[in-house]
Amino acid sequence: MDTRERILNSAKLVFSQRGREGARMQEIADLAGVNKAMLFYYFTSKDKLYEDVLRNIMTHLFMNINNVTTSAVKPESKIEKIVETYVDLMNKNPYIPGIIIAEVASGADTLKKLLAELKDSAEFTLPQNIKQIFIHGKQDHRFRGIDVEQTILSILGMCVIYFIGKPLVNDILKINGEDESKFLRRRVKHIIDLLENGILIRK
Amino acid sequence: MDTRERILNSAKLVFSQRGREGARMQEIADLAGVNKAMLFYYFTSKDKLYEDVLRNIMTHLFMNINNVTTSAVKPESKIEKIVETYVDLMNKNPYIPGIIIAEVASGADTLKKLLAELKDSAEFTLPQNIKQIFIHGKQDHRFRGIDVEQTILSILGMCVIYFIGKPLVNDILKINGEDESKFLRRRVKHIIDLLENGILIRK
DNA sequence: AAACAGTTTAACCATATGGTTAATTTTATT
DNA sequence: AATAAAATTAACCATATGGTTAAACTGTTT
Repeated sequence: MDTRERILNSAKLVFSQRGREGARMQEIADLAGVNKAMLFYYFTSKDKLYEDVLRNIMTHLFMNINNVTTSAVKPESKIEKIVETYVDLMNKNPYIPGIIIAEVASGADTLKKLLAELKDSAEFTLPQNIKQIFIHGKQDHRFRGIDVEQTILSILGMCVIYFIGKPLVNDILKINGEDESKFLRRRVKHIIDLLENGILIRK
Repeated sequence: MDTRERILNSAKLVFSQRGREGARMQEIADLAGVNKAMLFYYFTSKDKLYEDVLRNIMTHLFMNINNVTTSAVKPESKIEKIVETYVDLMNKNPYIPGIIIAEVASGADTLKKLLAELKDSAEFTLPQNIKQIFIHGKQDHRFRGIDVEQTILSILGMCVIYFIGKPLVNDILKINGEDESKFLRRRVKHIIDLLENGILIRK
């Protein structure tokens, strides 16, 4: 792996654990096994590095979920697939929630800037695509007359909460490494169950 | 209001917006309208101040929600009341989610320490109390055979997600000050609806 | 092999920040 | 009023940290 990429990966981790300000350039450099000056050589400043990390994450995130929404199956399955993909993505990239959450907590200025950039690009149809799933589901009389935006927010909340609270949840529920994948499978199943029995019309 | 209290309140705000490390003692002092040395006079160090802020928040939080769980009504109403109380609490104390989330994202060490303290105290029956609501609901054949822990996690996620994502959600959904309370009422209604039509046995 | 651009390093630098202190003002006590 | 204790202030201090720089190293082109 080349230097630039190693820095970016280390930065993801350190930013997610220490926060934007708590992160130390030296720690990122050490983790990447690189001289500190290299961070500035490739990324100019801490702020720019942070911005690049965020851009990298968001692009990754959008790409993954958009794949799902464009596959042609019935709305329930799409929603199920979104939940699965989302949880799986967080699980495989544990730094994602930390960074995004810290960013949003501090006003999300950088993220807003980024989204404004992406808005014009072709990829950025994600929110609309997800909305469409629900609208179609309602038209086809598969979903109840639920509030689409609220429901999306709820799904997001249910998917994300474990990863946000991970250290604490694991501490309280006593989940150790080996059990985690099992726990996550149970979590996905539960979210889908709770969700569907809430939004599906029963005949 | 006395100096100590003013510092604590300012600290809540600044910690929530800037994060534990991003927060500057000078900014807290300025916001409180107090000489910086007073922070050290009353709280010894930044770490101790942070710990006190966290303790203050957690106690506040537990007290409020425990009140609900001990009132004697049917389980559905209790859950409804918890959602309402929770959302209301976050709304009235907007610094709460920010601090807790940043704390948990960074490993939650301080919070774990605090919870261990509280564990021995009389107040700390909250998780058990909430669990009991669901267990009773299931025994009374009002609730389906849902996974209690997963459901609690889901409720938490749905309640908290708006406040976590607030700057972004407001930006995307274009909610301005006046509409917020209306939005939150809709949010509470939606959470309860989604939840109950998921967990209630239909006859 | 000389020249050149790209990459990496160690040693620095300026500054912001958590924290201290000694002196001063305010409040409570007798 | 005198005295002691608590509260407050301005001026400092030590250090950590983001950022710079000049020199050295590496690989490629001619």
